[in-house]
Amino acid sequence: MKVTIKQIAKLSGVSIATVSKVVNHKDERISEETRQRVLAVIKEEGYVPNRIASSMVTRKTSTLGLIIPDITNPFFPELARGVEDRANELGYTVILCNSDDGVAKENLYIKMLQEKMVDGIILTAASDREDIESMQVQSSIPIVGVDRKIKGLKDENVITVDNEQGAFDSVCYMIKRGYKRIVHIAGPMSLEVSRNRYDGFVRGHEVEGVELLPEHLMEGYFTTQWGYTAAKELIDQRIDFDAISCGNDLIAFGVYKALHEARLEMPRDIGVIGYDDIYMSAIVTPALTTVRQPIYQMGKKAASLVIKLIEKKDIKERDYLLKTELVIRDSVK
Amino acid sequence: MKVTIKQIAKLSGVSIATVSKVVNHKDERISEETRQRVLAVIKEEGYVPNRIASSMVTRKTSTLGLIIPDITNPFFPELARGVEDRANELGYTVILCNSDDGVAKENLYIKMLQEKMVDGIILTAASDREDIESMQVQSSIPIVGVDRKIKGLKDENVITVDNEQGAFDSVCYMIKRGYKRIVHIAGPMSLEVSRNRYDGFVRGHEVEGVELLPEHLMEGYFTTQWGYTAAKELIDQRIDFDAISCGNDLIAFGVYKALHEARLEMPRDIGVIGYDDIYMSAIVTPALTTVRQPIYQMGKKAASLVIKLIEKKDIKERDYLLKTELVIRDSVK
DNA sequence: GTGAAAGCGCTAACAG
DNA sequence: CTGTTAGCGCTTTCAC
Repeated sequence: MKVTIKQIAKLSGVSIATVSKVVNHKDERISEETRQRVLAVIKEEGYVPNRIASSMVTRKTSTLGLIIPDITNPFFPELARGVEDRANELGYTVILCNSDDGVAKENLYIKMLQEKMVDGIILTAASDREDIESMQVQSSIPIVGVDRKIKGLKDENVITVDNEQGAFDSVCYMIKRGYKRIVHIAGPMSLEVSRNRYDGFVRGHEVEGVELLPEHLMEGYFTTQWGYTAAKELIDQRIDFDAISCGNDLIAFGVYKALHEARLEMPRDIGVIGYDDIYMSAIVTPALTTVRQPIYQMGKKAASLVIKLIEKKDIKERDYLLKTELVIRDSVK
Repeated sequence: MKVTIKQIAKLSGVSIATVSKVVNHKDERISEETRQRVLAVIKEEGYVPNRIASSMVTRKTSTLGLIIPDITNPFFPELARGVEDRANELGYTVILCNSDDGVAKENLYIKMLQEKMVDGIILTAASDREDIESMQVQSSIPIVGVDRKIKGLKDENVITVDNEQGAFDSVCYMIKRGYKRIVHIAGPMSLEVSRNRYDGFVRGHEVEGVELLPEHLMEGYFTTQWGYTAAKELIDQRIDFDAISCGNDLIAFGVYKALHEARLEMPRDIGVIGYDDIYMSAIVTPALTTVRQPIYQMGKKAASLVIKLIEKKDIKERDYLLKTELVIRDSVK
């Protein structure tokens, strides 16, 4: 049997109210003497307060739900870490859920999290999520988005990055380095993220006055597999290109593979640029030039934000649109 | 105000006991008619049962704690995913904690998890964890280890891999492929995992009758950085070697970098073999030959095991020592 | 300074 | 078939 507040009270010769006060540091008006006595008994008995019971009365669980498509996708561990670290700093704990980027599983998790009375939810919504209403979240529980916007959720409650600008910077850089026939291998255009990156890609061409051909856009998925397939097709079809701008780093890794197989050398024959700057990007050869997203920071910001929302703190600075940074390495000449 | 069982009861014109029964599918003896009525009201009102309140009385939270060193280390996302998937299948939810491989943080989390009344804990213990007693876990809560053994925790409650055998298979393979001067770049020898792999490395040499020189062991960390440093040193010191066996894949990636810089070609000049088979290993060039650990499976098994322990099911098959598999790719000739 | 008591939302006997 | 009731462990007034 676990020891409860009642037993501590009996053993210390005080009431449970008093024990509660010292446990929760609401002990301004408790004499130092009894405080010490209670503390001693607690230690002696190895008492661990039951926060579940506290939650019942305080109506706060100090836990957050984090829903992401898949922790196995190298983009998300950093995000999760950011969330977890900040949550922990502020006394919260986080429940991790992998939606596999589908609404069905996402819905299940949302229900579960609500039943567990989480104080707030952070999520990268599934690609097939239409709008926030379809999530059926009680209006009383704060939701914050990360990485992807959601219809019906205020933009200021979604932590994202200026994807258009990042892509713009990246093409401009490539063009300045002398590349003129740049192909963009994109993720799914159903995602705003993909569209924004493509928009930046287009604007870069316009501003730099470089012609952009229709066959220079390839739409697919945010996977290595797709990068490989797309690049192979480019080569097999003998498309004329001298550089590839990838929707994300995973795609770039697939491109690397196809290029290696075709004995095309980077950056000499073909320049390659990524997006995200995940951990492996610095390690591959050639080290990948890419657009860094402050992923860890996004996680931290998202956690800070839900918690502010939960605790109804007024939010002074609202920077939900973070900046990207071009990381110059060796895959672009 | 959230809607409670009480209101559902009133609205349906039944007692809360009845509502409770239909919610929890203990409704064999409830008339279909009232069942439907209650269900309708629940739907109508968007009632979400408060599992926290149930926990109070059932003394079960259906949540697990998962403590790992760092989700950002590519080994752990897969593990976490395995745990999460199996837990979810069985109606549990998981709280994720990153210990940064240190007892201090680990202790904090253990305390937190206990306060949150998790039903069980799964952990990859911090390297500096002496024994299980120092964790101060109530004896009533089941603990299962993954990847690393812990003094005081029964081996059958730790899901690991036969590291010695995996390393043995790997050197034997290299030797058979013609390599004779193989260096082992290891992780920290304070970890049993590292020692086991080294033991397998030694046994392979013995069995194959190949001499092993003392300078053929380099002890360090399970990081890319260390792999790079070690390989560079090997080259700079002009140590005579024709292959490198790495303590894990991350180390191998560092080795790749150093070899590239030195214009040494794999596998022609130097053969390289890894350990783990993390996601990136198939993607780098040359694709890394490595020893696959069934990481995702380990996560699943660990979750199954704690849950069995929690539910006091008797455990038939006890396979806590999983097998590795040599994955032959292109970094060994 | 300290304690009594009400009650958080729910489950599990048990009674009817 | 359905309802009554006694808690689960804790916090929070409010009274002393």
